[in-house]
Amino acid sequence: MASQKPSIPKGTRDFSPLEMVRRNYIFDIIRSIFKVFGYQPIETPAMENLTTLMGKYGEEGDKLLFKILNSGNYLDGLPESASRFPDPASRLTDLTKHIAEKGLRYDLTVPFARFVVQHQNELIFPFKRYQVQPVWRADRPQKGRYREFFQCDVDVIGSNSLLNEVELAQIADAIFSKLDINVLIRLNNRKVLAGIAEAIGAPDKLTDITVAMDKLDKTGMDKVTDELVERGLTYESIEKLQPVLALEGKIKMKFETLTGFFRDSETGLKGLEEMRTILEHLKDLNLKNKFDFDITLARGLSYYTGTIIEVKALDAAMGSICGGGRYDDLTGIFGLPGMSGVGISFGADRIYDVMNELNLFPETIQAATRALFVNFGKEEEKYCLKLLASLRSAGIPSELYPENAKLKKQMEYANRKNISFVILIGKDEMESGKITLKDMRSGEQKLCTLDEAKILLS
RNA sequence: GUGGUCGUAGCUCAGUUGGUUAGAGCGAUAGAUUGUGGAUCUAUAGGUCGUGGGUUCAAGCCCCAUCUUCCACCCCA
Repeated sequence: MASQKPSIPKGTRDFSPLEMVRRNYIFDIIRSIFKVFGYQPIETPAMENLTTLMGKYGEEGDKLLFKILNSGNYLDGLPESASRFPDPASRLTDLTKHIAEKGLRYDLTVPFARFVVQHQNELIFPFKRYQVQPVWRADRPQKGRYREFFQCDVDVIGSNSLLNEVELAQIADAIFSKLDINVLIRLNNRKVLAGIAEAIGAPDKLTDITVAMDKLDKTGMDKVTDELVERGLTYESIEKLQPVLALEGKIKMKFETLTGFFRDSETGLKGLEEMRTILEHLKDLNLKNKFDFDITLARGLSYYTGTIIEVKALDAAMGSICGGGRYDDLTGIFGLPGMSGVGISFGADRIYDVMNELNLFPETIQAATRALFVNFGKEEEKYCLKLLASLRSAGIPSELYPENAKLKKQMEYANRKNISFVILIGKDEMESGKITLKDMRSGEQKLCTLDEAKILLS
């Protein structure tokens, strides 16, 4: 049989032992912080019904969904109706509906909303949950962007309190402090953005304004103005927007300017008030990382209605490594209206890339075997097995070389696996009841009892 | 979805205006050294040059397509 070249799908990756140790280091810290803030874990299936997923992420999002072909003869019972659509796009949509009814999850928030509605009678509200699972997007891979990646979500649903927003910022601060990544926590509020659109007389252009404003720090004022013109804003509106775009510096100043700006916008003032509450709390809490009220922060999915949060690494060129916000009615579409939720998502893969770039992984997390028993043959093997079990129950990671290979080979194995100690037990040791313990680092070796070895190894 | 980029041994890469049998370093395997690893020396193995077509007397090199890598845009973690 002709052998095929092994490969994995575009945008997916294998993880080596070293990478896994490091990834787990990140996951462990994230989970431990989530737990300490009182959140409970859940998991949902990798695949959801397409009806759950479609239409939740905008038109672009639908295109990025991985769809799963139905099992069996999926062409069976395919209606002729497809042909009645004149344009190819509609024909494709219609065909897709008939041959695929499942898709891979695109994020953890929408499945969570589905979960909450489906299990509403079993849950205790406000429900605080965390979820660490992979998600899939049919995006083009590039730096910090993969087709399969892990999100670590924390959300609280069923509470309008702004204390939840404060808590999420604290969680982000705690996690990035522990991972030793310097970050800036950027905060904004959808209502503030809506207020701005109202105040400049273009409430229907909210999305266009936010998308353009979001690029301010990247492309500069001129480009943003150009884009606003392109997106159909009047010159009068753009003129009114100028003082807002120019807002920089102290949070206090921003509040002063915006309060005046929002004279006639109730929504804007409401958003401003929410920001004030959150920021005042954060100021009292002495976070280790910096935070800022950034009105150009517009990112976030279309369902955000209140606070928007984004975290960026300060010392690495990487998109946001954590983001989230409040959504007033996420469960409404699944039949449970009026349930407000707020959550953030940590991008584990991007966090990994940042830490790798900045060399932030501690050396000590290398999970190596502590001791290797050399295999000298059948009798010795049998003898070693008992001592091996004893070391293991003492919590010392240890192994016995499974074959009576040449000593050189076994030593090389220990060397390459970074095993710190080798235990040699041959005829002599078996007779004396002692073991030869060799320190692979110094090369020194000595005869000792197993109990003495245990102390040295632990 | 748009634009660009990469692909030669397990890994990192050479390979001249198209020219005979595609090379190096590292790694692997074996030995020098039958109870002692990292160093050294010697030898050996390892390739349908991403894949498919085309141009040519002749293609790793030129052309087309396709897949993959990486990057930017859109959007996002």
